Amino acid sequence: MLSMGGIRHWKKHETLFRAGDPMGAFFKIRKGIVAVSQTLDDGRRQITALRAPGDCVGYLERNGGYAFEGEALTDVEACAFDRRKFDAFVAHNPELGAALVEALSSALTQAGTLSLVLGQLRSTERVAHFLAEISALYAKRHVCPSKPLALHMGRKEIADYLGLTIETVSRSIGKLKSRNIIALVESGEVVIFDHERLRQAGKVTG
Amino acid sequence: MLSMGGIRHWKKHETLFRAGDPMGAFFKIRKGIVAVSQTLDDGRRQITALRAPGDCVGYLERNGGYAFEGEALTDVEACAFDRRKFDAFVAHNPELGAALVEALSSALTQAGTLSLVLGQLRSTERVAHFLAEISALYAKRHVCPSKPLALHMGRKEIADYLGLTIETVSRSIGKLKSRNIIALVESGEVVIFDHERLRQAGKVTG
DNA sequence: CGGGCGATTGAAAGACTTCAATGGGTGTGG
DNA sequence: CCACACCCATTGAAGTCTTTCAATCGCCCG
Repeated sequence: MLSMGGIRHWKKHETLFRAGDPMGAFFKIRKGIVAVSQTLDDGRRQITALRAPGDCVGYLERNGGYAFEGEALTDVEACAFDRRKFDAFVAHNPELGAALVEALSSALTQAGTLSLVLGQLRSTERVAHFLAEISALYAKRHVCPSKPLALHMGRKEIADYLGLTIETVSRSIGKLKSRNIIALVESGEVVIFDHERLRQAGKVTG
Repeated sequence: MLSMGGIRHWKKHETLFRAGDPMGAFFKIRKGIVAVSQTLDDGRRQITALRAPGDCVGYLERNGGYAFEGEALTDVEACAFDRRKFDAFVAHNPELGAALVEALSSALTQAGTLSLVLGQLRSTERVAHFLAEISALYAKRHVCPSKPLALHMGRKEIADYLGLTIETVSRSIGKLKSRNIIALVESGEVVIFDHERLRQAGKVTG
């Protein structure tokens, strides 16, 4: 359908694009998880979104460069599109434009929810929200439908997403564990005993 | 140009649309400031965006209803567009679709920045960021180009935007004042002495 | 002048972070 | 095969920041 896309691969922890770099291609993810983030001079980092297969990353522009950074949380396979050619192509394909609007709208709604999480929830609520969100995301996108949920993220990455420290994330997980909502199995996998209570604890809105 | 839009007016603190209400029209602001927000059962509220003349609000949908709430922070004049008719119209006007994509992209970039503010900045940094942002926004949109900057927001609204309490906002403003970066004049107006230091303090990225 | 609302300030409590130490798992080399 | 180093997660204790609770102040308005 779109001849302008070339498939590319990245290993875990590799960078798809860096904030500020001149805008070239954007990417539609086929396999794996990508973290979109922004980092301050002093090293503080905020992951602003998690993207899964079917999502696009690297589309947002600021001063002619990428507005954010994209990092592979797992091995990633994605289709690269030249931004300029794509824009021209969209101009002649209203339905593609509609899909783009739809994707951006969805992303913006998610971003609003993340603001609510970061601005209003306490640490354990944030972690519960995160687990419920990840669970729903992986289920919807058929990412590794393993019963023990594989997070594909270390504590530092969870912390950078939730605006907490690794220690606080660890303690919050402990609290959810002691409330018998979840359990940990080896190597960063989680079992969710009670999805309903997890959503409640994370203040997840319909 | 667009015959489907009708002009409407709201007074300060009135609601343009409520989260969950069945999606009807969305609004293009002509005058005034609108806060887009989300509220939890227990009353905690997060303002996820501030919108000024030229911006659209009430576009995002969730389960057939508005995804967020829109509240007038000042008296507001806006043009209402029926969402369904608009969508149909866009399908035949690629340039309008492009403008929509542009608006959504800009909003998404702003949302990412808000996440950074909420997740990583300390209280005084957040308040500094807010003041710098408001100053730039009002300047760009020619909202009341008064030299003492009129915030058009009470402490509670600032607090709900920054994920803080009114007391912390007040104390943070005090700190910026004592550092001679800003000064307060009567009735909620602010004078910015040093824009550069304010942006630094707020970790505002180009 | 009194009432009411929003903003400020103070003091104490609470939440999260920071610093430090421990534990567990993995991988490599002897 | 075991020892050891390394990385990540967990746990503890102290410190910092923000919130909470309470009181005061200032301003606008009746």
